[in-house]
Amino acid sequence: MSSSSGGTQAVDRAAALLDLVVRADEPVRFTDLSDETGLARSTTSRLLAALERTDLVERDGSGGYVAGPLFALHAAVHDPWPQVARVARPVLETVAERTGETVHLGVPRGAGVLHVGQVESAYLLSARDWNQVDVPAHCSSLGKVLYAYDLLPIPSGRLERRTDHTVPTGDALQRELATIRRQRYATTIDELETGLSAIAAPVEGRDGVMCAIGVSGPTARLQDRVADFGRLLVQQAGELSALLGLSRSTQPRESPTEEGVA
Amino acid sequence: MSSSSGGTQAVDRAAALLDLVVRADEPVRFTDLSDETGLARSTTSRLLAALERTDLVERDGSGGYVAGPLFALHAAVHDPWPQVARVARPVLETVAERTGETVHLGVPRGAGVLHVGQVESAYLLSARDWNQVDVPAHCSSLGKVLYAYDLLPIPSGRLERRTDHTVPTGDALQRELATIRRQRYATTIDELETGLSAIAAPVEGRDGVMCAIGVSGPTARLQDRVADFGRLLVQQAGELSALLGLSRSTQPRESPTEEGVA
DNA sequence: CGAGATTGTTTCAGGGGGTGGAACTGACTT
DNA sequence: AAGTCAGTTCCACCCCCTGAAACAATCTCG
Repeated sequence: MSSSSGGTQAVDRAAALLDLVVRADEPVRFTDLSDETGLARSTTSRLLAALERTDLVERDGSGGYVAGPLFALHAAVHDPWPQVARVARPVLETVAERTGETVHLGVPRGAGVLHVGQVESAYLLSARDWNQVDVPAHCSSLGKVLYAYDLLPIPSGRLERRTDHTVPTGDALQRELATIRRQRYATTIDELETGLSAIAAPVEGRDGVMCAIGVSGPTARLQDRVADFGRLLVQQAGELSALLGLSRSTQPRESPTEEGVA
Repeated sequence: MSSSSGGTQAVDRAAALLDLVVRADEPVRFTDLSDETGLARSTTSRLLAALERTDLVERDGSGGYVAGPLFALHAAVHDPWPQVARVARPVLETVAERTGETVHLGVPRGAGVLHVGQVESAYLLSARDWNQVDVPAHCSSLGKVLYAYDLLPIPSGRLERRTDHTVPTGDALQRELATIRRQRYATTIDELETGLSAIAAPVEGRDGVMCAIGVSGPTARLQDRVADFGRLLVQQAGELSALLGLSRSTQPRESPTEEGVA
């Protein structure tokens, strides 16, 4: 294992240090790095100096190591959502594999839902590619989740009526959101289009819920498995949340009441 | 220089490769990397393999190298604006140095302007810390820039009147935006508070204008230097745009790099 | 305050790991 | 089919990395 590298010991070790620093959500102390990697302190010092010289890591005021300018540049230049989608891909694929249905990753944009990631269903009859389609958020399970966690402005008054089952008003939507928050997943059954259903669950980042994952497909296949798929989505969303929240140390964090920097 | 490293040749070389890959805005081919760094092809191959194994780089469909999962994770987990602010810091400091006034980096959020970066004025009398203050965008030079480049929804009808000079209506604002787009900078003179002025210019990312930088201070100091500071801001915003747009391949960028305004 | 523990950096000799020329593979061109 | 180019693997040589130890700079307590 540790030997199968093949002629790049120093680079591998430096990469291990860098990995620890970037994955941590708070500055990492020299000794922790030295201990975790098992490297001699002198080696650790030399490698970290090299990483700092090349802008891959940086030291904060108190001497801890954090991701360096090169990471800041990358993050500044690239839209975050495609990056989230890349991180989420394995989770979406797991859900697709276990449900057989089309899986989506939805994020808030303006007053609607933007689909930034998708894995196709194996079935012939399945939800189409939603990436280009403009779907009212109140007819979408992803949209309902985003509403429920204050990521979209909740509309009032009468809502666009797509089918007989569409949530009719802002008030009715409000009432449903309480249920969604309680069971941690949202559903839309024949609400967007007759015969089309979807289920979705919230994904947390370090500042609370940030996006949602969900499945969609024919009501005929989904209606008897809502609770099943709901549980699966909640669990997989948790996996993804763990990745995106990084090591939240020890914070269960129940309430999403997070107030922006303002 | 190239020799002053001190015992980390392999890591330095790998970092150089990584730097090239991350700074490029399109996949980089093996040969380009080998040529640019001057490394032997065998060495390049070995180092890139190590970087790929450690998730620092990744190969796209056609074999080109791009920033790897570790960068995606970082970008997915961190708010992009603080990262932009980090990248912009040197530019803000240059502006502060040459004008002596307080410098800001403003971004759109919802219907208003969020200040994500700031460098304090050297003067005793200067604009206060705006980070916590809620300023109407139509009274803010940063806000006007964001309006001018479609980053904020333009209001209609009568606008909140802070002073006698405040832009009174949405229509009046619309007319001013044309001027702003033409001269590439916006001003507010006594429009937010009597005696307070500001000047701002747009910053481009890879997808067009994304934020704005500007200075603010007493009208007494600024009023005679509006054009001067405007030019300085346009030029410095250009520098920042170059950083954030990354290598727009081959852009000679006419203005001969450094143009002192002071 | 000063002795001692702790944390991080620098030094240096020895040897293990990296280097690059060359051979090799595979894909594309003529 | 032969030739060219792109990229990987091999391997002997030797240079660069390693880690113990000395050193420097802070903390910590008696």
